[in-house]
Amino acid sequence: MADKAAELPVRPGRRRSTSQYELERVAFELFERDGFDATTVDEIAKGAGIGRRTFFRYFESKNDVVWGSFTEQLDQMREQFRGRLADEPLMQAVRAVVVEFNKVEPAEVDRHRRRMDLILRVPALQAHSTLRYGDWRAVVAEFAAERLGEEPGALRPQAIAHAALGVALAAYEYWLEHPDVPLCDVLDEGLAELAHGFA
Amino acid sequence: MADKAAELPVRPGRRRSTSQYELERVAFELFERDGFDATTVDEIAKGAGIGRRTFFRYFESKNDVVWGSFTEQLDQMREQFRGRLADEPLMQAVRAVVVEFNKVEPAEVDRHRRRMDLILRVPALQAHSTLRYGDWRAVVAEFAAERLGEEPGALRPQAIAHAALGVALAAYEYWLEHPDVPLCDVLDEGLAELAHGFA
DNA sequence: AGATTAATGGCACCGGGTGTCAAATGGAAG
DNA sequence: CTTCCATTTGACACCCGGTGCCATTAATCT
Repeated sequence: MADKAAELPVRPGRRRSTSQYELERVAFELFERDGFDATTVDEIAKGAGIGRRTFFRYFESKNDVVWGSFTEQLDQMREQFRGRLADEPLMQAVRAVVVEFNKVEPAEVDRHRRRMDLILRVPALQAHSTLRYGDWRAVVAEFAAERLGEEPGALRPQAIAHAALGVALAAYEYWLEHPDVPLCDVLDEGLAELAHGFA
Repeated sequence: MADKAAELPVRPGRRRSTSQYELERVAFELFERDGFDATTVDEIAKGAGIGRRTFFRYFESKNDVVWGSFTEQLDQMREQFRGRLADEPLMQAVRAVVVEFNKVEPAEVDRHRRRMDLILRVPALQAHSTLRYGDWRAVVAEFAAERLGEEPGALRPQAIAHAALGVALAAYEYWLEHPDVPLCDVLDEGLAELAHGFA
């Protein structure tokens, strides 16, 4: 997608007048105040001092605003999988990496909770999330496939990825309703159950 | 929702000029010809000889057209769960009921495949499906919760429901790409793996 | 024949999303 | 400084899904 090497490249042409990060900030404030559905793209754009058309050059859709740097985080998760020892049992590795993937700095926990609250509770975002989850699953399936010596599209890798995602979502929902329990603990427990076949 | 007792009630007022089933038929033809996204509600309405406004009295959204009588089928699944023997292991019951739920009459297999192809492959429908899946999971979670003596919202029932759905979706995707393999076999295998913890 | 009950469909409107294009902004070359 | 070029911006028009409103149509009941 974007060039990695150039964060501040000195190149010709008009400078961007804002950033994804700034738009996200403005948008989240409005979402907090009026709710996601009641907030229009026009309002977000106006709040950020840009035109509506320009908003859609920073984000593909209004839904995408809430997802932050998810794609980049997925790359990190892929790295994590690569770093696991080859003799570690498959589901144990999945469990460890998924828990690790969802570790959040204490200072960011609140923001993360609000983000996930939107994603898991607002119907429009629930729906949109499916597409992102697909990317997440692809990472897990890829790892599982390699361990199993199968294709990523085969039944078992796909089933594992789907199941792992499902358990992670259940954990998130539980976490949102029980703010006092650490997310990682819930995730770890759920994935442990999965590895045991819920017996 | 609708009255069960009255299929052809003699009551005052203008008669409905079409049916969900008929609209579904018209819509599927257009979807087949032009694709889901390229087919507009106007075209479906025109094809069925009704007004656009009326279409939205038969279906809440364009997306809903592809789901047929899903809600009613869920009721059947709930019944299936109720009928299981109390001493049957939890995941074995889930496996059996889910497989049974997805049994389709041979004559309907083709239509079912096209339906699922839309749901699983068209991004707009993938997204929308999340909401329906939520209802499906609720049925599974309810059963699991009763067996485990926990609340349906607790972590384990939710995790089981999420995981079972995930595996079922993986099976469906596999089935779509391997038309020669019976869906039930794939489902059964996937759910068996789940019950074993993918060990 | 009314009165009543329901479904219809036209109309205007909202909001997300896109294609197009002229204008604005900045660096680089003369 | 001026010209040229690259890039972003934002206005405008348009499409489409979805909704509120309301007069009209079609049926039954009295």
